Amino acid sequence: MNRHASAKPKLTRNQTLVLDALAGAGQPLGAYALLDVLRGHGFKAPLQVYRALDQLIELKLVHRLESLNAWTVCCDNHHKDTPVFAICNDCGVVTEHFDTQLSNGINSLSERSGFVPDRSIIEIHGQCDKCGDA
Amino acid sequence: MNRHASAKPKLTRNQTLVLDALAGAGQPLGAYALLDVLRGHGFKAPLQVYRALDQLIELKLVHRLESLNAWTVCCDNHHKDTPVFAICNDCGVVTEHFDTQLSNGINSLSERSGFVPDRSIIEIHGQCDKCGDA
DNA sequence: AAACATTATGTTATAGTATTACAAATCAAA
DNA sequence: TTTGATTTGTAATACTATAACATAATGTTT
Ligand SMILES: [Zn+2]
Ligand SMILES: [Zn+2]
Ligand SMILES: [Zn+2]
Ligand SMILES: [Zn+2]
Repeated sequence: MNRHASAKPKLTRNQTLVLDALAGAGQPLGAYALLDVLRGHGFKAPLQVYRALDQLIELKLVHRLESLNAWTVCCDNHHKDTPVFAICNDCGVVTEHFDTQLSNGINSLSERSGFVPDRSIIEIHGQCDKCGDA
Repeated sequence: MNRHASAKPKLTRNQTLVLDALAGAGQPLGAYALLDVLRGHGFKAPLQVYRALDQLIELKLVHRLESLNAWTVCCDNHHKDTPVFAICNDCGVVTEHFDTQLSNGINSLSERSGFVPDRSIIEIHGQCDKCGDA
C-alpha cells in the first residue's frame, strides 16, 4: 500500500497536453495562447483548454495569475502555503515563492478583522534581478 | 501657497460620474455595470468608463480588484502602502486594509530574490465577520 | 456480456471584458 | 482668435470565458 495519502492521480489526455505545454513554455500562457500551441495536437475550442486548466488547478499542479489572465505550472505541488508570484515587467518571467511572514500576515490581518481566509492572491509586479543588471 | 504637495486635482465630468457611481454602490462594480448605471447620465460606450477608471486609478482614488475584474473606491487616497483587500465570498463586500507585516514581507521577499517591486496585488477571498455569524 | 452510471471530450454559439482607431468637442494659453 | 492639448463621442474590433448540448470513453453492477 502507498504511504503517501494522495498519490499523483493519472491525468487525462487533455490535462497532460495542457500541463506539458505550460511547462514547456517557461513562462505563463493565456488560454488562447495554449489553444494555439495545442492545435497541432487536435485542440479546436477554448473550452478544451479551460476545462483542463480547471482540473489542473484543482490538483494544484497549475496556478492562475489573476493580474495576467494567464496560467503557470506550480513549482512544487505539495506546498500548503499561499504562493507569491514575482512578475517581471520587462521580460515577463514569473517566479513562485513562499514566505512565512506573508502567510502569517494574511492570517493575522484576517483574524483581526474577523475574516476567515479561504484563497489568497499575492502577485508582485516589478523588475527581476536579470533585467535590473543594466 | 498650498503646503500640500498634491492638491486634489479637479475631476472631469466623466471621472466624477464614475467615482460617484462607485462610491454609491457600496461594493465593487465591473466596467459594464458602471456603464449601465451611467447610461442615465449619457454614457453610451464602455470606453467612457474605462478611460475614467484609468485616470481615477492614476489619481489613486480608485483601485482595481484583479481577481474580480471590478473596481472600488479607495478608502484613503493618501496611503503609500500596498492595499490589502478582503473579499467576502458570500455577500461580496470588500474591505481595504493596510498591514505593515505584509508590506515588509513584500519588500524583504523581493530583496532576497533581487526583485524590485513596483506594484503589488494582495486579495484575500473568504468569509467576512458578518457572514460568519451563522 | 448487457445495462447503467459516470466521467471525459467535442462542437457551436454566446456572454463578458477590454482596446484600437478615428472624429468631434472642449479647454487653455499665446 | 489662432493654436495646441486634453477630453469626449462613437463604432468597430479584439480578447477572455462560459453555457448548452451532443458524443464518446470508462467503470461498475447485474
Ligand atoms: Zn505552487
Ligand atoms: Zn526580467
Ligand atoms: Zn486605497
Ligand atoms: Zn460577507
